[in-house]
Amino acid sequence: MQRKLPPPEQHAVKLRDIAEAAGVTIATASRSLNGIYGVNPLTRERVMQAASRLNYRPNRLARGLVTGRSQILGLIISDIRNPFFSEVARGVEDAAYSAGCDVVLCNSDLDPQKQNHYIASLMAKSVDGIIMNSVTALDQAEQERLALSGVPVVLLNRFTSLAQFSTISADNEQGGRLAAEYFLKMGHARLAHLTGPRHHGNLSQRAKGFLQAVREGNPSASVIVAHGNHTLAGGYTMGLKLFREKHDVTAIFAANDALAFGVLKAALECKIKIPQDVSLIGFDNVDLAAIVHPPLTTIHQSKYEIGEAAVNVLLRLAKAKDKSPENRVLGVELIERESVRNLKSKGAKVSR
Amino acid sequence: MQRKLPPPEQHAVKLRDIAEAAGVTIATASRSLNGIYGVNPLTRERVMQAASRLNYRPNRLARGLVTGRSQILGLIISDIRNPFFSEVARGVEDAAYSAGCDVVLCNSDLDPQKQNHYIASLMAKSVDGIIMNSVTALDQAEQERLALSGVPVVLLNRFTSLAQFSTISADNEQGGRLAAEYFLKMGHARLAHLTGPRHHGNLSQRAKGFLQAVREGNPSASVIVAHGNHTLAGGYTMGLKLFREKHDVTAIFAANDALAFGVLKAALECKIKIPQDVSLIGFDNVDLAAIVHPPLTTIHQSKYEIGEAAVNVLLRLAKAKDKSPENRVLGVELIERESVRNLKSKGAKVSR
DNA sequence: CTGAAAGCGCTAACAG
DNA sequence: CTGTTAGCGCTTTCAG
Repeated sequence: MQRKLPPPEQHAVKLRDIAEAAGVTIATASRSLNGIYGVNPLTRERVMQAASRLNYRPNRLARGLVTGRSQILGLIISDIRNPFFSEVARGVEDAAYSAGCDVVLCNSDLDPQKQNHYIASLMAKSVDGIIMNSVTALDQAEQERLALSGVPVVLLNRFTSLAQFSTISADNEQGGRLAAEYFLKMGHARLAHLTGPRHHGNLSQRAKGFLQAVREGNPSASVIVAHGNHTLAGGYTMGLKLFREKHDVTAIFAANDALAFGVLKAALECKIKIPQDVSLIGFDNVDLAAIVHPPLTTIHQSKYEIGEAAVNVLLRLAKAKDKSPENRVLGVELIERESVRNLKSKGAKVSR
Repeated sequence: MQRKLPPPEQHAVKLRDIAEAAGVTIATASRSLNGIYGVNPLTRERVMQAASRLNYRPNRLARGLVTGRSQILGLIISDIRNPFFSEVARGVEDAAYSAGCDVVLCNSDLDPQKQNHYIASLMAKSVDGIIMNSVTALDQAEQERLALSGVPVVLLNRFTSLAQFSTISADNEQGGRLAAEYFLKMGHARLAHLTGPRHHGNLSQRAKGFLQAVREGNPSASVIVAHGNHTLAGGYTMGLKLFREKHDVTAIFAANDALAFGVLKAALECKIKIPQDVSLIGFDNVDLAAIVHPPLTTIHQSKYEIGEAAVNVLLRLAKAKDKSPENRVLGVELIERESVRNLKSKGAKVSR
C-alpha cells in the first residue's frame, strides 16, 4: 500500500503567503516589497522579513500582466555565431542585467519571416523593448506596424526608411573610407570589395564610403565589388572565386572580419600569400583579428558599447513620455596590423 | 483648446474582441484557437477567420499565468563571446524556435551569485526549463533547491554531485586522452596542460583523460599543469608566463580553442614558432581553428548538436510524467591540422 | 458542442 | 498608513 506522495513541485510561495505571515493584507505586502512610499517602516520591515524567510519570489508573469511591462528585452540579430554579434549581445545582456531585465535571444538570419515571427512573439510577451539588427528585410507595412505598436525599438544600423526608430551604430561609411585611404596610401590601385547581400544597411554604408574615397583619392583606381554571404563561409567562397579567376587585384576590403577570415582561408588554399601577394583589410576588429595569420588590419568598432548603448536608449524610451527617436553614431578607427603590404616602399618587407 | 489625443499605443486586440467578432464567447474562442477537440468545425472556422482578420496575438503572459508554463527556456552560460557557447546557443535557439519557445540568454561568468540570480529570475518567469553550463559553482543547498523546484534542468557537463539533473556533453575525458596519445605518438615527452579554474566540470575531465593517457602511454613523460582563465586572455597570460619562464616543454594541450588562440598570440609575441618550437592542441574545433596560423590541431566536439539535444531533453522532461534524468554523451574526434610537430621524423618538416 | 464563471498572482485605484 | 476591490487576458472546470 502506497502512501500518497507529497506534491512533487512545491507550491511556490506567493504574495498572499507572506502577507499572512506578516499579518497584513496582500496590498500592503505588495507595497512594502515594491518600496512604495507610504507604508509604516515597521510593518514594512515585518513584510520584508517574512518574504526573505519564506524565500518569496514574485511571479513576474502576473506582475507583467497587470503592469503591461515584463522586464524582458528582445534582441533580434542575424546570427549569434558571428563574433560581432556575440560582443554586442554581451553588452546588451550586461546592461540589461544591471537594469534587472532579461533578454531573449532571436537569430533571424535576416529572414523576413523569422523576423516577423520574432517581433510578434516578443510583443505577445509584452517586452519592454526590441533591439534589432536591421529592419530592412521587412516590407513597409510591417515596419509601420512595428513603429505604431508603441514598443520601443532600437536598430543597430544607421539608416532606416522610417525615421521613427532609434538607431545605434558605428560610423560605417567612415570606416569604409578609412580602408580606402589606407590602401591608396600604401600604393594599391587595383582593389576589390567583398561584401554581403545588397541593401544590407551597415554593409552598404561601408561600401559607399570605400568607393567614394577611392574615387576621390585615385580616380584611375579600379575596384571590383562582389556580393555574397558576410560570413566566414561566404568570404571563403568569394575569395576562392576571386583568386581562381586570376584577377589582378592587389588589395581586398572585406566588409567584416568573419568574411576576411574566409578570404584568409581561401588564400591559404590557393597558395596566395597575404600580404605579399594580396593585401586585406577587415571590419569589426573582432578579438581574433589579432590572432589570425597574418594579424588582420581592420576597422575597429565598439561592439560591446553598441550593445550597452542600445539597452540604455531602450530603457530611456520605455520610461520617457517623450519617445522621440535617438540616433547615435560611434566612431571607428583603423587598426594597423600586418595584412596590408606597402607597395610604395619598393622591395621593402611588409610594413610592421 | 486641445482635443483629447487618442491613446498612443493602440489597444492590443484580445480574445474578447475576436470572440465578439465571431459571435461566440471567449471560452469557445479560446478552445478554437487552441485546437481543442470538441468544437464545431464551422464555429471554429469563424473564430479563426476573425482572429486572422483582426491580427490576433494571444497575450502570452496571461496564458502563462494560468497554465503555469511560459514557452520560455533559460540558457545560462559562462559567456556568449566564447565561440563554443555561441555555437551551442545557436543550436539551442534553433531547436527552441522549432518548438515555439523563446530563449532568454544569461551570461554567468560562472559567478555563483549571478547564477543564483538568473535561476531565481527564470523561475519567477515560470520558464519551462533551464539549460546550464554547469552547476558546480553553486553550493549543495542551492543545487538541491533547484532540483526540488521541479523545473526541468539540463546541464552541459557530465558529472554532477547530484544525480538528479540531466546532462548533455561531449566525451571530454576521451578528448583529453586523444590529445595525449597524439602528442606521444609524435614523440613529445615534455608536456604542458593549460586549463581553466580547478573544479570546472568539463575541463577537469579533459585534464583527467589527458594526464591518465600520458601516464599510461609514457610514464616518464613530464607534464606541467597551469590553471587560469579558459579564455583568449587567459591563454595569452598563461602562454606568456610559460614561454618566459623558459620551460622546456615541447607541446601544450590547451583546454579549449579560445585558450589555445591566446597561446598563439603569446607565442607570436615571444617569437616562439608553432609548431617548430612548441606544438599545440586545442579543444572544441571552433570555426576559426581552421583559420588561425598555424591551423590548429584540436579535439572536435559537436557544439550545435549539444544545444539542440539539450532543448529536446528539456522538452521531453517538461511534458513527460517521468522526469527521470537523461545523460547523453557525444563523441569527440581529433582534427589533425598543423600545430603539432612530429619529433619522430627527424629533420622532417612539419607533418602536413 | 457551447456558455457561465472561477480563478492564475499580482498591482493599483479608492476608501477609510 | 492600510484594507477592499477591481481587474490584467487567458484557460478551464462545470453546467447546460
